[in-house]
Amino acid sequence: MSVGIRHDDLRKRNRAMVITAVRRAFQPSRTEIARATGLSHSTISAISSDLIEEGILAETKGGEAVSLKRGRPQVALALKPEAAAVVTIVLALNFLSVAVVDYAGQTVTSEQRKLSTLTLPEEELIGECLAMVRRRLGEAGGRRIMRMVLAVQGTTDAGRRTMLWSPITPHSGIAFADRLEGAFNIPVTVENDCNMIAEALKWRDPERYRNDFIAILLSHGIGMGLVLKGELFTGTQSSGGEFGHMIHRPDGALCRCGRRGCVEAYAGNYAIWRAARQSSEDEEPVADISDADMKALAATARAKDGPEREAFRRAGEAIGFGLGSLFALIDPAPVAMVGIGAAAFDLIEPHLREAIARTAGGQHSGAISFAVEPDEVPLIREGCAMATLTFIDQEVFAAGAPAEAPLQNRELA
Amino acid sequence: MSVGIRHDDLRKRNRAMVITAVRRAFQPSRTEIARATGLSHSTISAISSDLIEEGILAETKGGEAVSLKRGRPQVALALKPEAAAVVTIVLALNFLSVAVVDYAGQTVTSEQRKLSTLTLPEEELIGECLAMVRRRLGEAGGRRIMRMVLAVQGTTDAGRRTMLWSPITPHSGIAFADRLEGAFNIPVTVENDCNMIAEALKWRDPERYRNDFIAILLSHGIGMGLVLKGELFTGTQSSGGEFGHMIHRPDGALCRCGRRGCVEAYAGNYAIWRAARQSSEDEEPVADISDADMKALAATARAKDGPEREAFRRAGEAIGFGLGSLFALIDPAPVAMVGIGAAAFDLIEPHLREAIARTAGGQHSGAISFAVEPDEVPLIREGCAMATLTFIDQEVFAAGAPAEAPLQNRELA
DNA sequence: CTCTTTTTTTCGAGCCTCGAAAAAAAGAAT
DNA sequence: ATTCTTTTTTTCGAGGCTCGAAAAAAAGAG
Repeated sequence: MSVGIRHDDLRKRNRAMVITAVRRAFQPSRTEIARATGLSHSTISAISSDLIEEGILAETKGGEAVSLKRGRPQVALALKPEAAAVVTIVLALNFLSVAVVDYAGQTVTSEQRKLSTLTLPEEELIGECLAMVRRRLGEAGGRRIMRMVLAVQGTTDAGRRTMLWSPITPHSGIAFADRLEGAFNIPVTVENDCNMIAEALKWRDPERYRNDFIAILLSHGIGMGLVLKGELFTGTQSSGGEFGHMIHRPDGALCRCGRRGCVEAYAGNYAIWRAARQSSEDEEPVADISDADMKALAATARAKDGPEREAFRRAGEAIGFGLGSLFALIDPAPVAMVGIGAAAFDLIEPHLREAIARTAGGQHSGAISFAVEPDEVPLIREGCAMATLTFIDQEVFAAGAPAEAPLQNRELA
Repeated sequence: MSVGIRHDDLRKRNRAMVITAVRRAFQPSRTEIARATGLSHSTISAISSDLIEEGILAETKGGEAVSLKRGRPQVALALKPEAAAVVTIVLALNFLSVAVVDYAGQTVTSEQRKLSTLTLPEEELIGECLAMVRRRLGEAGGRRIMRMVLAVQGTTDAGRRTMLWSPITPHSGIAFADRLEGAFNIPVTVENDCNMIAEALKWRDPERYRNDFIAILLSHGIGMGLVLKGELFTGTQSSGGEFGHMIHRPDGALCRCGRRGCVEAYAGNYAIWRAARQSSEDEEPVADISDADMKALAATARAKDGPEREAFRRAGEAIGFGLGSLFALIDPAPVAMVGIGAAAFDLIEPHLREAIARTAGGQHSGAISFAVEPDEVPLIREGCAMATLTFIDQEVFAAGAPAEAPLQNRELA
């Protein structure tokens, strides 16, 4: 049973609400915070003056929009950028990107480059990450780095400390959190890339992506981030949500995971590629297909009715039946299609909708809306930053830890 | 955003914790409650004396186990049976059952009988329910009925007031909550039967069914109750969790829902029956198959290797692939197989395990454990009672409503 | 009958939130 | 320029809540 509530928990929660309200709204006044949280003006006044004194919030002075109303003008509150900073590390297929983001969500410094994740030995892969983080910390201008987050395709453990398996490298069970913490003495979490995409969508378009929605990453493999009742949905023992490995056709096409008939074995880039070349479904998936090749394939499919178009049809069908099964479990919800595969969503969508309509989950399949966002890396980075910053909001600053930088971290810069 | 926490919410929550602790433990003392909740002895003392004064808890006096320790003996606290009562209504295929259960969970009076749900007009079906409830209320001895709950196969709306669709009747969209409230002026919820089974399992065997588990009902159709992170998992717009209508084979066997290839179209009683008779997969499902017929089918399948055994094999395969897809989303968890179909689980299990092993979710398929519970009705009734009683714990009594019966309800008896 | 042990209650201290009132800071009116 | 109005923010006392310490209660042990 969860533990009883104490008096200080109450303060902690209400501090968290105030911080959250400031992060969500654009520079709200105390009055607006009171309205958003339902707490009294006196409480908001007390909490926000604490938070300002602790260096977590700041009043934004200076010439913003002149108020047109009578009365004492509202004083806008904002997150103090210097209160904290986080490091985001996005590790994708043949690609690494590191950024330092301040407490207000602005990128301080960033770096990204290609590297051959499929062939790199484990230690070198870790070394590349450490090196890029070290370089960016050097450019972070003495900011107080409070947490790091590494996002990667594949599954992580439930504690979000270890990459259990990922398609981007042959090595499994890499304890990224331990290694990064060992090197920099800053707490680290390891996250699934699609979960971070979902997190980012909540901030990018809170109207559309509010309580229940699905982000599907169409790239070499198929990933999913799922938000239900406003909460990121994860597995009980892992990052979970392996939509790409739901079974589309028992004993069907060979999947990259070694099993047969997964959705991904029909809808992943390699599967579309394989089908377009009219290869056997038993053929081993190829390791990587360039974005240019996939775009060329889509162009061909649009131009003429041949095996390329059929390949996209099958991909749409697989995703559609997969979504149908998913919707049977959770009811339909808005979907965002992310990644290079989304650039060919025009080829996929009709077949996807047709398949959904043949499932129990697709009872109102016409009403299900799909949005398309081909570029996933910025979303992953944004999701990492927001997930970690809100963690700091809730768990560090709400608990009353002051924003003053401890000495050793100042030195580190 | 959720609303801020006030002072009185704090008391409400801690009252709820105390009531919950008493319901979970067997007659705990105040000291044990303090340990379980993490609250101080003084707080527990204050809260429990309030609850006793309000007639919600009672000290159990009299000759229980004589303490062998020195010191002041612990005073056991128990739920006061008279504090409240609930009515549970279980409506299943050709079967209706009503019970009155007191606040401590003991059945006060119950009644059950066969009725022909498939052919009964809507008003008569509702009328039968009302009549049986009225009879049981007459036997309830003036108890203070605070809520009613009706469990039924099929889907309900998210507000749990209306049966959207059910296989037990051709009528859809029956507003059971409105009708029962109209007749008895007592708040009503409508629940999915499998969700109630899952709720019951939590109380029957909290060791095994703790945070994450799955209850699968194998009967004419296939239902599921899913508990994740200790919470009943429901759809975003309906009762959700329609495991039986996940797609096993696209465009496969004809399902009772009118679509094709659902898990249920291979594993429901009607599907096993159809396959055993070597009928076409396109044949319309039969309406009902008696338990005796299903048992005879299982006996034949055990005796010789023929179409009957093959039918169960296919059922196992369908459930296995379905679970594999489900486990891809949520990670594996303990499973309880409930209902008449579970009586033939020996015929199903090997094929089920074999299928799971061929999916991504079945990475440790040998470790997934199945329990079998052929008789579902007592579980549903128990789940209804516990779900409703804990609702009263949390939402009515924790909020400070006294257990004194209002006059009109006293009159009603 | 007194001592020891354990449970439960009592009591004052320290927080927290709230409503009301006061203070602050502007535009509008004179 | 000065005095209303209006709106936002802060201040202040009241009322609740939980907690720790101490007291009271209720048994067995000696």
